[in-house]
Amino acid sequence: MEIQGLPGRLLADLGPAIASGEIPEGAVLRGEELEARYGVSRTVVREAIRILESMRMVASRRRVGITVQPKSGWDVFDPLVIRWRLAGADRSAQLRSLGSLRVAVEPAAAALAAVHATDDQRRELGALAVELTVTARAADLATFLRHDIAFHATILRASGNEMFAHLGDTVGAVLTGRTEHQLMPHQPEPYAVKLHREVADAICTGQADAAEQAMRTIVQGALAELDATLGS
Amino acid sequence: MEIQGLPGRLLADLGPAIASGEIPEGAVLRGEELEARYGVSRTVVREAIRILESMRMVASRRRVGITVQPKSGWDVFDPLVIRWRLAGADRSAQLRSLGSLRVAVEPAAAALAAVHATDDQRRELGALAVELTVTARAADLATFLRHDIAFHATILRASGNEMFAHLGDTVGAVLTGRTEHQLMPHQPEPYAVKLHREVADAICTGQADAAEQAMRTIVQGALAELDATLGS
DNA sequence: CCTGCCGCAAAGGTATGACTTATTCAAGAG
DNA sequence: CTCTTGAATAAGTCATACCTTTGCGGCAGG
Repeated sequence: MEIQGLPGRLLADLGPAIASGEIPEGAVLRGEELEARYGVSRTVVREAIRILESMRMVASRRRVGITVQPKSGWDVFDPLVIRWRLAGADRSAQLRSLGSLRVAVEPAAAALAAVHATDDQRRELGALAVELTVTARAADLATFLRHDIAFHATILRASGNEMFAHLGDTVGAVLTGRTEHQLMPHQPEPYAVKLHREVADAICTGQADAAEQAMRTIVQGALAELDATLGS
Repeated sequence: MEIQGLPGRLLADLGPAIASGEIPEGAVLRGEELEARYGVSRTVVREAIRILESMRMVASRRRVGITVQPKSGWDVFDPLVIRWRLAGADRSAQLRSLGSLRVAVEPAAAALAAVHATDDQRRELGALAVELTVTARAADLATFLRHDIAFHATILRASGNEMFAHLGDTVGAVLTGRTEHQLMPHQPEPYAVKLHREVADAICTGQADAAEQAMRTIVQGALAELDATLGS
C-alpha cells in the first residue's frame, strides 16, 4: 500500500508536514538541504519530490528551488493527500469536505447498488446489517466500526461504478477518524443502525429509491453531527 | 500543468499505453529496457516509474521488474489517469463513470452554490447563462462549449467545497470529449439551455432546491444521452 | 537617475559507474 | 520428495560529474 524505501520515508515526513501547514505555502526547500537533513542521496530526494510534484503539492524550478504550492492546487482526491490532511491540522476541514462528498455520492451509489449488486454482495450487506445491529447493542465500538466501513465500502463497490468504488477506502478513513477523535456517540444511535438495515433491505429487494433515501438520511445525519461537533 | 522534462515525456508515452491496455495488466517492464528504448538515463526512468507507482498503475519489485497493476487498483481520480483513459480505448467506460459521478455531485454542488456563492460568482453565472443561450441559437459550438465548461466549473467552485471545485477540470474534459467525438447534437437542445438558465436563476436567488433539481435534470439528461449514444 | 543588456552563479536536470540488497529460481543435500 | 543453500538478476542507493535554465546584479548607455 505504502510507497516503499527511502523515498517513502521522505514522503511520510514531508507530506504530513506540508499538509498540516507546518511547512507553509510558498516555503522553499533546496534539494541539497534535504539530502543533508535526511542523510540520503540526490536520487532519493528527487524521487520523493517528483511524487509530491505529481500531487501538485510542490513545484520545482531551476535556480529557485522546490516551492510549496497553494493548497487550492493540490490533488485533493489523492488518497495520500487525504490521509495526510486527516492526520494533521486540516482534519476538520477535510472531514467537512468529505462529509459533503459522501452526501452526494453515497445515496447515488446505494441506488445503483439496488440495481447492479450481485447476489453475493446483497447477502454480504444483509449479514453486515445484522452484525451492525448486534455490535451496536453490545456497544462494541471497534467491531461496529469495522463492519460499518465494510458496509459502506460494499455498497460503493456494488454500485458498479469504479470511481464510487474507489471512495470506499476514503470513507473508511473518515469513519475511523471520527471514531478515533470522539466525534461519535459512545454507543451508535439505534436510529442510525435501523437506517442501515433499511438500506440493506432496499438494496436486497432492488428498491433503488428507498435505498437512496435511507442512505441520504444516514450521510446527512453524519454531516449534521459533524458540523455540530466541530462547531460552525 | 504537465509534468516537465524527460520523465514527462516518458510518462506521456507510458501512461496512455497502459491506460489503453496496449501494455496489458501483468506485463513486466525492465528499467534497463526502458532506458534503451527511450535513450534516457536511469534517473529519468526511475522518476517516471515512481510517479506511475504513486498512481498505483505499476508496482516495482526487486528481481522481478516493473509490473503493470490491475486496473481496479489505479487511482481513478488522478487527473492524469482520467485524461489518459479518456484519450484511449477506455473512453466510453470512463465517460460512463464520470457521467454517474456528475449526476451525484453536480446537483449537490448547485444546491450548495445557491447558499454559498459570492456575488461575483452569481453575476458570472448569470452572464454565462446568457452567453449559452446566445451561442446555442447561433450554433457556435466551440464558444458554447467554452462557456458550458465555465458554467459548470463556476458552480462547482461556488459550492465552497474544495473537492467539488477540483472536479471542474474533469467535467471540462468530459464536455470537451463528448463534443469532440460527436456525442452531442450539432446544435445544443433548447431545453437543456433553458435548464441552465433555471440553474443560474435559482442560484442567484438562493433557491437551493430548485437549483439542485434543475441541475439534476441536466446531468441525468447528459448521462441518458451518453448511454443512448454508446449503446448498452 | 532610469533603462536595458549581459554575464555570472545558483539551483535543479541528466548521465554514469559502482556498489548494495532483496528475491527468485534452481541445484544439490538430506 | 522436501528443505536448504547459493548464485543470478533486477531494483535500490550513492557519489560524482556535467549540462541547462534562470534570477539577479553590475555595467553601460541613455
